[in-house]
Amino acid sequence: MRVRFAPSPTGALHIGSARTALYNWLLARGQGGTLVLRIEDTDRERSTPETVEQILDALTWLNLDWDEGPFFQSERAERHAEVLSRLLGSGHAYHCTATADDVRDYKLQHGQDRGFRGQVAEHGAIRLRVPDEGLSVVDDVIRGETRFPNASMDDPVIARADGSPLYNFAVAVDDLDAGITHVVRGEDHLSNTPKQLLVFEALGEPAPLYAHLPLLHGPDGRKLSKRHGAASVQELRDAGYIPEAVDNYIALLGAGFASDEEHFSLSELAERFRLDRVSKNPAVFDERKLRHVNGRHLRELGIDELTRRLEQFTGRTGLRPAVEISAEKIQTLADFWPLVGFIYDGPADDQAAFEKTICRDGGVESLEQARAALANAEPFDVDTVEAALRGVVEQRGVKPGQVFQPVRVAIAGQTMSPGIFETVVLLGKEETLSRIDLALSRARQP
RNA sequence: GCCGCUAUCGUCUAGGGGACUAGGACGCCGCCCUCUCACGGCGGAAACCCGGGUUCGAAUCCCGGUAGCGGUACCA
Repeated sequence: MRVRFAPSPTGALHIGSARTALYNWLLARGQGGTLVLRIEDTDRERSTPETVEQILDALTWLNLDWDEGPFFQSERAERHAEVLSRLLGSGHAYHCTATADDVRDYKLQHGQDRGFRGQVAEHGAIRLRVPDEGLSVVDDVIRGETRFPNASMDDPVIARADGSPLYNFAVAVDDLDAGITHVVRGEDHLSNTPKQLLVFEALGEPAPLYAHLPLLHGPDGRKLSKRHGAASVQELRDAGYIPEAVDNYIALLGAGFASDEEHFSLSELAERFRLDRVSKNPAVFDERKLRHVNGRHLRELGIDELTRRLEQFTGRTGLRPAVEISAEKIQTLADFWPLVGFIYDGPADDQAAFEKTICRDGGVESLEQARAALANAEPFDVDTVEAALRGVVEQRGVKPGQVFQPVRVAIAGQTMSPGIFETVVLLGKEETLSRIDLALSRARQP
């Protein structure tokens, strides 16, 4: 089995393409096949070395490796020219000067459901000859047989007037030469498939097996795009999602697994993946569920690995102690710094939080007593700090939050933080007391 | 217009003629846990697009309609 993934490098790796890449990978890895990477780089305006690099980076980040390639469509010009002249010679293809307008006029004359048939010329673009009768049948692994009447298909242009090959031709020749047995791609290619089948037929070669994946949409049911937030793998990465979770989540979007379990590693996914189980319906990308899946994978990483990723994500070092007390509270890498940044950068400046907790009735008194209790806490560890603060609660006869929240806001400058005892201990006695003093003097000012 | 694909809770899905009073997950609501935010636990609301067939029996098979999506390039 030889499987190929052929991204078009016309921008960042779209989430839909990432899923296609993943399914190709799962298919090959699950069945001991070979994964071939082919780059469709002939769109001369949009594909650049940078976009190719971007695509490869994204694949690597997702932990999707390949066995052969990347091969570039543009590097195979000589072979494409050779096949082109063979097809011209055998009469399967012909030169034609017809323009898009000519095709439209032809249809006006012959009916909208009549495919365009061109006049043979000495030069011009090269068109593939489509039979007038019969059916081109795509035997799709996911959808079953879909039939396209040849009569309604236009003779497709397979090379420009300058001789450069077009996608539907080049991809068929490349798949043939690479010995590809399985083509798994987005459903937007389904109606291209009969054209590619015709190329194989003209060459007298068997075509690979095709499987067309349902498309991915945004919450409004339209094609997923930037308007929906993250639309590319790079954006997901920047938003603090980890590859394990992204792989897991996008695999779920159509893999057709039994639904009693849905937390999987890449190798578990490969074990379970069945191409013929893949769903036929388009799916909506739901970032909230990705957040949930990401949280689970994050907590599975372990403190050491999570620290490594967070240090890489934030560009800071020495974060392990903060990771230890906050790992349970974050869903993405991006959630981390807003939660614990105050430990390193000093209290945040949330004026509303300050007024609501410290300036409120009893806030200052609670804080004063907490300060005194913490000053006497020895050794300064979680147990004694907890005992000290709970002592204040008891002494004042209030709810725990009425003591803990003022302390939290004093040391964090915001209403949100890791556990209060752990945070106080991590900060140390000296730093904690000085932050409380600062908050107190600020509260006493008119 | 033409060609094609698809149709189960808001979302992802399970379901392959009787096991369906349609199951799970995310989200939502309520309760519990609780020092905030999370995590976790318990409970709840929430779906078979419509119409015809076939059948003793249809979410499941067939046909039609409708809707959504894709393609319809000398793009990929």
